[in-house]
Amino acid sequence: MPNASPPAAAKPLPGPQGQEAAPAFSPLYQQIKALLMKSLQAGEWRPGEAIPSEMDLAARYKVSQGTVRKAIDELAAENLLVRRQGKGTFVATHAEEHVQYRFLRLTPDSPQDAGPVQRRFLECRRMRAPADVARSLELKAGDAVVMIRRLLLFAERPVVLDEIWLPGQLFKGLTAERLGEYQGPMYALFETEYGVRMIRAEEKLRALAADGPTAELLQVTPGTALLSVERLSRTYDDRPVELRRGLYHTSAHHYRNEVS
Amino acid sequence: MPNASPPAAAKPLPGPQGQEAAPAFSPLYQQIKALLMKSLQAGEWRPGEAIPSEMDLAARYKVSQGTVRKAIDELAAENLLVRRQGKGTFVATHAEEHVQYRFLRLTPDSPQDAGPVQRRFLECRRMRAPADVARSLELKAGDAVVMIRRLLLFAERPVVLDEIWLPGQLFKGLTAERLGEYQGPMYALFETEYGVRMIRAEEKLRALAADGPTAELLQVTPGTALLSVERLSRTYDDRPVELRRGLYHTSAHHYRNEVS
DNA sequence: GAGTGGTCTAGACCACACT
DNA sequence: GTGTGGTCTAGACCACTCC
Repeated sequence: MPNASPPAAAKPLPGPQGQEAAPAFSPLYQQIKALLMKSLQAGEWRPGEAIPSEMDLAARYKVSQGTVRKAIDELAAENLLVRRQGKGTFVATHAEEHVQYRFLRLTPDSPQDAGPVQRRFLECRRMRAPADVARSLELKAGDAVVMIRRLLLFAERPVVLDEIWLPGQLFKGLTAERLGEYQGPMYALFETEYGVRMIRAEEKLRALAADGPTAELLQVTPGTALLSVERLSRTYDDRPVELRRGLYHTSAHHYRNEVS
Repeated sequence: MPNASPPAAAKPLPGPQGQEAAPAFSPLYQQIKALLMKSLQAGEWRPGEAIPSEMDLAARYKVSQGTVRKAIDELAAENLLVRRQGKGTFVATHAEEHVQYRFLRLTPDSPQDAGPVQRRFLECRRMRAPADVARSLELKAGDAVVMIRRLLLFAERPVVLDEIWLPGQLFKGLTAERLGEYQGPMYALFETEYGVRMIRAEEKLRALAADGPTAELLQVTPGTALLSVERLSRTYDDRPVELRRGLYHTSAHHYRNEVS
């Protein structure tokens, strides 16, 4: 459907000159991308669902299909959307087979050692945020948080000890029981039950020596070198929503990474 | 230089039906991308130089500018090319300020501790490849390799001990002296002096305890937990061209990573 | 066959860099 | 101003999926 002045309406400050040094020019497709992101954040389309077709979106925003396409391309590149030729474009979800362990980069040294991962929850309780946790999660010191401790076992052997901190505000009814019942990745639980979707994360890795209690849980001798992985996960709007501190026993597994 | 029948010749089996179940369809822009990659590999344009403009390339390959653009877009996304609006598209190089330490992901815990990195070469000699090194570099056991040992210092303190293995075939005149003379990143030296360009790398991270000699070099007590980073770097055609084993002292620095 | 994403084209205009 | 990459459009056709 043609329209009177589509580029004009959307265009960024073409008339009066910017009052600042930075004219803040933004391409149309970036504006469309921002609108799509807002809809995602608002839950207009839920994880796993299809978003409207490119043609529909083009009509809705009064731009050409190519412009919508470029916006979607970027969102797909950021893993927020998934395109499927012939079917549609879908909101990415953590509840899918082939993306199950997108965030867990630990791999067995010998591929044939790959096996199902077992989880064992050690603790789950609500408490006031310690100062460092509050700072990372951008909460006020003393705000409510949920703390979870968990063991990951590969081939019956404990390999990862995780300590997970979540803003209490966002995870009201989260209990050890609900964690235990749920099958599938934790991030899928967060997304379906609490509407909190982890989008991206920053990790800080270092090596440190196992202390006594940790050594016992991971079945290593105290002082064993462990890989420490501190992850801060964020949602759509870049708010931090999870702090995860993991200790990995890397005698038969390693953390894989690609750099380019 | 134009050629007789590029699109026709390049087009994917439009006439006769494929004889197999998989028709091996390949979009035009992927074929253009492959041609560009071949030119890069052949050194038709050297690192830092501009490649022909999109219009020129479109004329050369007898396709539209948009098709060339999409091919270049992908190469730019893979960090093989760098686009600069108003100037042209350039072959990526390791010899640039803002990409200096693209492959070194170690960061000081406190940003204000950021400072110049010093290098100290401990050893550089040619030898026969040990079995494990040969396997990683896809050489025959006993082939010539260059082995380099090097210390990296942040703020005068040793933080990284690297052991670097290179195929002797590719690095004929490489000596400790030339390494010491050269200013700038090692990968820039490799690319300008030996025509070997590292494109991407896989890393395996783990934690382990410092042995005696290592501890002395890194000025830690033996047994200190160190971050082990084993990196295998590859060139354009995915051939491995460097094996690097690093030990990082992570008491005041960490390895940063983003996951999405 | 209808609908979806994927490719390709051609042309217009904009933003940026150099000269 | 000229040339480069960057954006936007409109239309045609292809490949894939489902009915």
